[in-house]
Amino acid sequence: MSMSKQLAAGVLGGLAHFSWPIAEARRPFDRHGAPPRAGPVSFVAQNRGIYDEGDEADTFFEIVAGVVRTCRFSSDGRRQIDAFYVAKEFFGFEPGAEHRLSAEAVSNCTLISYRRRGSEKSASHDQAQSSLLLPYVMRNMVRAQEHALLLRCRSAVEKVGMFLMEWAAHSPNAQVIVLEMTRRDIGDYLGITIETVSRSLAQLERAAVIELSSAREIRIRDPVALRELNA
Amino acid sequence: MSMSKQLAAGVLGGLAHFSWPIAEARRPFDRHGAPPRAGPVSFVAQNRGIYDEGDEADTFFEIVAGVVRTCRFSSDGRRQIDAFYVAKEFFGFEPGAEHRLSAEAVSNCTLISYRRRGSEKSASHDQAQSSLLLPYVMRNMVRAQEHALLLRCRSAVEKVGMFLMEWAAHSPNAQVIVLEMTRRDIGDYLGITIETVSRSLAQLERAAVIELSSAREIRIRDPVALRELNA
DNA sequence: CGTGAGTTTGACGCTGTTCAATACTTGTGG
DNA sequence: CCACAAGTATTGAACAGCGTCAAACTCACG
Repeated sequence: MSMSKQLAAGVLGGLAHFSWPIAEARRPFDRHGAPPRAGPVSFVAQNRGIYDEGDEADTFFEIVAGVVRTCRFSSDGRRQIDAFYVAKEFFGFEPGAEHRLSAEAVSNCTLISYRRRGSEKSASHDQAQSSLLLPYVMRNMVRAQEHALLLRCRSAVEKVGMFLMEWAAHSPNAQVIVLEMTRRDIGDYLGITIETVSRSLAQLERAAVIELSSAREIRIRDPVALRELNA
Repeated sequence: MSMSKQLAAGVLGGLAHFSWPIAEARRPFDRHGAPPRAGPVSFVAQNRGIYDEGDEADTFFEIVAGVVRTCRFSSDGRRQIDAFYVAKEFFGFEPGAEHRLSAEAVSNCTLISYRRRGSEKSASHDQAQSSLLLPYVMRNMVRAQEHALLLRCRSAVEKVGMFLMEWAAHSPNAQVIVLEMTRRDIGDYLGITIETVSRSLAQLERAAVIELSSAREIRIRDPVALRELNA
């Protein structure tokens, strides 16, 4: 898109990036393919971390390809997923000096990194960057608000239904959804267990609303019924 | 604050405002006091609407005094509260042409209104406004994200505990919280019923964590125990 | 063909919702 | 000043849905 070119021209800063296997000792960058290109493009393999909660937030990212999740871990070890990001979306731009969430690659990812201008004390320092970023920050704000509303649907089936609607919108073919993420990812995003995710999908299949071609590929048979769940 | 002066100088637009009793036929402005002042300051009485979901979003607001809730109504009549806003905070600035949520006065409110510059197609039209607003939009983004995380706490008591922590931070005296909102407001914010809110508070009182001087006034007896609920 | 991660399904218990009754608070009018 | 009404809050009992634990199944990969 032209927007990414604008940002690349206006904001870019080449940075070396590192990623690590999740829930293991951190170790250096491990790509899937060629050696790292000089410049702001980086590759991150499936399930590897991009940054951690508490890391310095001097860099933010645009996704070229793949899916990223931002998440937080509570002290009892449970994981909460804040959002999934797909191609052409931005993540990691935050108000403070540190990342408030961790970011991890759901699938193999290609990212463009941008260096953030100005600290939180002089956020208006670079007006050009601010005004370019505002629409993206607002989109993330709306996303978080809609997510919070989603989480208050009463039933698990409604939550799963709304999740499917969200991903149908991202999908090239609105009839067939290919899920990049595991049941655990879905559960941690919706605030329910993997068993309940599975049962909800089974229930929707029994009601002939969807059809599970495989565990990760879902065909929508009755879009109207699916939409009515949300109401 | 100096920020509000900056915005008033940079962005202001005088607008006549209207509010209405909630869940009744809309009727014109009904203040609590003197006639409406010319200019961007308006008064809204408790429980009256400020704008509705779907209204044109050409205006946004700063709170001088009082508490505002933004909310949405699902088709089954249930209300979901997205956020509470207090003095010095902004609300109603949105990416699209229409408000995505309704806004209502929890208590009697004094507001400053600002006219939004530029449509969504030319959001970067007014760079000065964009860069001034960015920090506020980001704060609202963070707020929504934290809210989404809050909603996934397992137990109702944890949710209520986190809610109390939030409001203790706003309170002048950190030991005593005066709730401006009803149990229904709290329940709709936390995604639980008023009965469960009440039971959770009773449970915290039995555990000697808090003390309910009256229904709306809560004294925190054991801040450490309260904080540990969240972990 | 075996292994391990991911997924599905079943049985049971707990937590929050629902429905219902009671108490408290505030404002209004006699 | 008291009585009454309406809104708000608390408490109880029964039920339903989701979480938990456990076992079986599927699939990709070596």
